[in-house]
Amino acid sequence: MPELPEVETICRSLRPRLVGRSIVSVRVIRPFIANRSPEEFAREVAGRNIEDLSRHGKYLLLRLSRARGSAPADLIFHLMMAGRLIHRPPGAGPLPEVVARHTHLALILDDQSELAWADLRHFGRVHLVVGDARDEAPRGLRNLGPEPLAGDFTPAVLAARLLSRRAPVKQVLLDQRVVAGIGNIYADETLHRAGIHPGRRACSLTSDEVVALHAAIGQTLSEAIACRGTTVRSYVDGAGLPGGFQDRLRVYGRAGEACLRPGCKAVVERLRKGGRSSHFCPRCQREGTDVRNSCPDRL
DNA sequence: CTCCTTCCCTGGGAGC
DNA sequence: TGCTCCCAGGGAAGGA
Repeated sequence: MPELPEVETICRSLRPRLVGRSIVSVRVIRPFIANRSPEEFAREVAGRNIEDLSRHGKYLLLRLSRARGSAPADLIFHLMMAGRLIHRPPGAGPLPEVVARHTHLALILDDQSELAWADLRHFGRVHLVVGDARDEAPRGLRNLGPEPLAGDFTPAVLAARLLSRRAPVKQVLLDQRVVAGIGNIYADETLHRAGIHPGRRACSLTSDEVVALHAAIGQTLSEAIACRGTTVRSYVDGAGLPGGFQDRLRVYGRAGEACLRPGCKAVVERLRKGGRSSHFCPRCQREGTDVRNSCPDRL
């Protein structure tokens, strides 16, 4: 499912195909637009040029030019778990039937190509923000935490955001206000690489553990981007190509299999809580004792 | 403010 | 073959 590396890969694959093109027409097939009626949306988007694409956490933004006296606008996608953004050149073959059936929006471009947004689970929403109407942007985007691959994301920044929270570190990593872009797969993978049990209270981490986690986040996300993302179920990039990082996962989806750390033969376990599962190695990621897992009285 | 629960939705796989 | 059951899970909302 699209987390930071997957959305980054989609963004990079779409950028050369979309930037500079103009949107000739808009087909709203299902009204999954958060803040416009289908008619208003089509009217406000058609005729604009696509000036840039950018990723913010798991959000993908299309920067659109001004049109007919209206201010520039941002088209904001959140693909959730099963969303796809697929660019199809003119004459491209048909989409897989199940994808075609769940296509919600299509933008027709001036070279007769098409950008299709499909979401097999109907969880995703699109927002249109015209001008600087920031309150129209999704709440999650407005409250987004620091980008984990940016230069100013230091171990100290991570520490400040973890040490004020008593919840399990896995749950805190998934909080997009703490760090942007990490989802279930990369939370499990970074905690394994850092040797931290997912159930440890965030505020109980030592400074060495925070440094190890910070390094693991940077390394795991960078490597996943280099592999063009993780395809475990349905993820494909903007050209329809699957990723390659699924072959390098060390714990996610590997419950019952041997830990891959050299010399460790322990069996990967799966912990379920509130409908969400965590995968970890009980030997590389020891559960804290009561003392180790304790936090200061005042945070 | 944090933390916890519930809900949203459909495809795909397991089991019978 | 066809049915039921269960699982995947990010974010919004609401209550403690």
